[in-house]
Amino acid sequence: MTIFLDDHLSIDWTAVRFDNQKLTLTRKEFELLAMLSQNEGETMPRTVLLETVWGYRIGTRTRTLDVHIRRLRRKLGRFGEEYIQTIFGVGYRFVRLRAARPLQLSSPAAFAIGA
Amino acid sequence: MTIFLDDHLSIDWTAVRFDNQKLTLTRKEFELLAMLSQNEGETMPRTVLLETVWGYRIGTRTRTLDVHIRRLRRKLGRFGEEYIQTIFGVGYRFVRLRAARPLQLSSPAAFAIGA
DNA sequence: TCCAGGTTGTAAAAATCTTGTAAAAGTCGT
DNA sequence: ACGACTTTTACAAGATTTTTACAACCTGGA
Repeated sequence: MTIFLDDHLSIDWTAVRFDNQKLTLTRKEFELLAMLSQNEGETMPRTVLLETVWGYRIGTRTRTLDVHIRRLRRKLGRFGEEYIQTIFGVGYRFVRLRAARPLQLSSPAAFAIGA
Repeated sequence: MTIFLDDHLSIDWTAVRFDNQKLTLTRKEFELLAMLSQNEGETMPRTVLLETVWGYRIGTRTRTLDVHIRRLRRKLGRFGEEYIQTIFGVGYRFVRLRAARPLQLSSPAAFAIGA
């Protein structure tokens, strides 16, 4: 994932809004959540997440993805488990609950997330 | 940031007013604070600050930015840490506390004279 | 159904990376 | 050379990320 910065604009991980509340995310947490929410409704295989967010190759033995998922779920609040579902043996899937817009990445100029 | 000096004008960094008190800043401190306060509310990446204030290119290994931030914070007084926030892994962000106007740089002459 | 073997959850430790800080060293103008 | 300012150095403190170790949990086949 690439993040483009304008000379006078900057990303502030601290300022992500989610479901009407501010989320204080770390960089990796942000990238992971972005990855998931941008593919809302789709199951993202562990291999893909590890590849895109961490650059890990298939076969790498690590539990860091699980740990990050856990921290994200906690930060998402009471419905963390529902927002980020576990697809056993495959990966994770982000779903929108109610009418909440998952991640407000709004102004394109502020920061563009490249696939 | 570039500061233009007229032959007949001398800038007196001593005369910067901040939050109802006079600040005695050095040139670099002033430029850094100006940079930050002019982008109030935005996170200014270290790379940008180092580029604009120091002319350093990305990758330069230096701690001079941190040192200047520290001195600024001290001079800003009791709330230095709150005025200049650290955005971990990115840079710094200046925020206005209460109704205080951070730095009056508006009209070019405004800060030229120590009055 | 129940078990075995792989998969995921989790807390806590360890490792890594970033920022804070004091003090020394270097620079520049007068 | 002196004084004021700036930068570097070297380490401390802090934040984030990864690993470890084990518990809990699926799921397919006996």
